[in-house]
Amino acid sequence: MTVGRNRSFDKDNALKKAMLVFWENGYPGTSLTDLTNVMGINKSSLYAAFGNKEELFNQAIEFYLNKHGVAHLAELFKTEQNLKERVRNYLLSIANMLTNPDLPKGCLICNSTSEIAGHCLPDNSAKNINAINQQTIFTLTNFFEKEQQVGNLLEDNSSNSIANYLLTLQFGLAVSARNGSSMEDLEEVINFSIGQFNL
Amino acid sequence: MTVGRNRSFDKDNALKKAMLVFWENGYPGTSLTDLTNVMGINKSSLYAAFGNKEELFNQAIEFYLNKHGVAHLAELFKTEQNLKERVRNYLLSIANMLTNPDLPKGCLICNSTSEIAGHCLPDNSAKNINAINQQTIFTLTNFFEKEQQVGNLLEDNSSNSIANYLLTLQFGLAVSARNGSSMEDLEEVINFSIGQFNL
DNA sequence: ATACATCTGTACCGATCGGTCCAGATATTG
DNA sequence: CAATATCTGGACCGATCGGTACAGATGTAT
Repeated sequence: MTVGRNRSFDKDNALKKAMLVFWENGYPGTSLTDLTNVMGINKSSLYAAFGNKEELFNQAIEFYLNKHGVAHLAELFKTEQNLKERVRNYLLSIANMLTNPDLPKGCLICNSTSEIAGHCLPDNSAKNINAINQQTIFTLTNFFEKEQQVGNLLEDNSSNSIANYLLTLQFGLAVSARNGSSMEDLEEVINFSIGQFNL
Repeated sequence: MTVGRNRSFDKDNALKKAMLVFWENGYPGTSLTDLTNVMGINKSSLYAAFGNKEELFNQAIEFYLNKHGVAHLAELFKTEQNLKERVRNYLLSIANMLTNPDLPKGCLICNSTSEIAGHCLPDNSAKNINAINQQTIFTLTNFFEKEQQVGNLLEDNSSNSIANYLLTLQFGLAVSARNGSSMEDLEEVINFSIGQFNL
C-alpha cells in the first residue's frame, strides 16, 4: 500500500454519477458544477481523480458501455431460440434499458453521436464514439455472417445490410425513448419490425 | 410604410444562417457569438429582430420545418405509384436531405429531441419539439388509415404502429447520417426495411 | 429641412464557464 | 511519535456565457 491518505469517496460510484449526468444533459449541457454537485466531491478531487471534463467524459462512456451497452448482445447467442426470436430479444433488452425509469431516457452513445458534428464534443471523444458505433456494426455483421453460414439466414440477405439496419433501428428507438415513448410503444415498433423480418 | 430606417440585412437569410448553426451544433453548443458571426449582424440587431436566443431557436425550428421538413410528405401522395413505392420514396427523400453535402448532417428535429431531457432546451422549445413529433405521428397515422380504407394495407396492420415505426426509422436514419453514413448506406437500410414491408 | 424610428457598433453587466492553485486537514506508513 | 502522500474546500484565474444600455449613424415620411 502506498503512503498517504486514501481517497475518501468511491471513485466508481462517482464515475457512475457523472455518467448519469452526461447521459441526461449531454456533453455541452453538463457543467463542472453539475458534475461536482451530483458526484458529491469538489473540483480539486475531480481533477485529481479523473483528469478533466473531457477525460471524465471518456471514462463515463467506457463505464456506460460496460454497464449498459454490451449485455444486450448476449441475447443473440442464446442458441436455444431461433434467430428471429433472438434478434427480437436483443432489441427488447435494449428497449428496456432505453425506458428504464431508474435511468435517463435514451442512450448515451446515441445522444453523443448526435453531438459529434460541429464542435460540440472534444475530438478524442468524437473519435471514440465513432469507433464504438463501428465496433457495433462489426460485431453484428460477424454475427449474421456466421448465422448465414449455419443456414439461419437467407442467402440474399447481406449481413452488413442487416447490421446497418439494426444499428439504425437502435438509434431510432433511443431517440423515440428520449421523445417520451414507453416500453410498450417501443415493443410495438420492434414487433412490427421483426414481424416483417424475412430471416 | 412606417417611419424610420429599414432593416439593412435580409432577415430571412439571417434566420436561415442561424438555423444552420443550431442544426450543426445543437442549442447548448451554439453561442450568441457563433450566431452573430455567421448571421453577419451584431447582438443588438439580433435581439431587435428575433428577441433572444430561445426565440431565435424557435423561429429557426419553424424555418427548418417549412424548408426541409414538410416536403417529403408529398411523396406519400403521388398516387400513380403503389404504397410500398411511395413509402420508399418518402424515406429516400428524407435520406437525401440527411446526407445533403450542402447542409449539416442529420436532422435538426431529431437532434433537438435528444436534447429535450435534462435542462438542455428551454421549456417552450422542448414542448415545441414534442408537438412536432406528435404531429408527424398524427399525419402518418391518418395517412395509413386512409390507405387501409382503400385496401392498400393489410387489415392486421395497425396504422399507428406503422406510423411509430416510420418515425423511429427516420430518427435512426438521422443519427446514422450524423455518424457519417452516406446516402448509399442509408438507401441500403431503407431498401432492407421496405423490402420486408408486408403492405 | 425636420422629426423620428430603427439600425449599428461598442462598451458593459453579472453569472457562469473550464481549469488552477494553495493552505490546511487527514490518514497512512515506518 | 514523525514523515509523507493525498485529499479537501475555497479562493482565484482569464474567458466566455446570455443579455442590456446607449450614443450615434442612417434612412424614412412628412
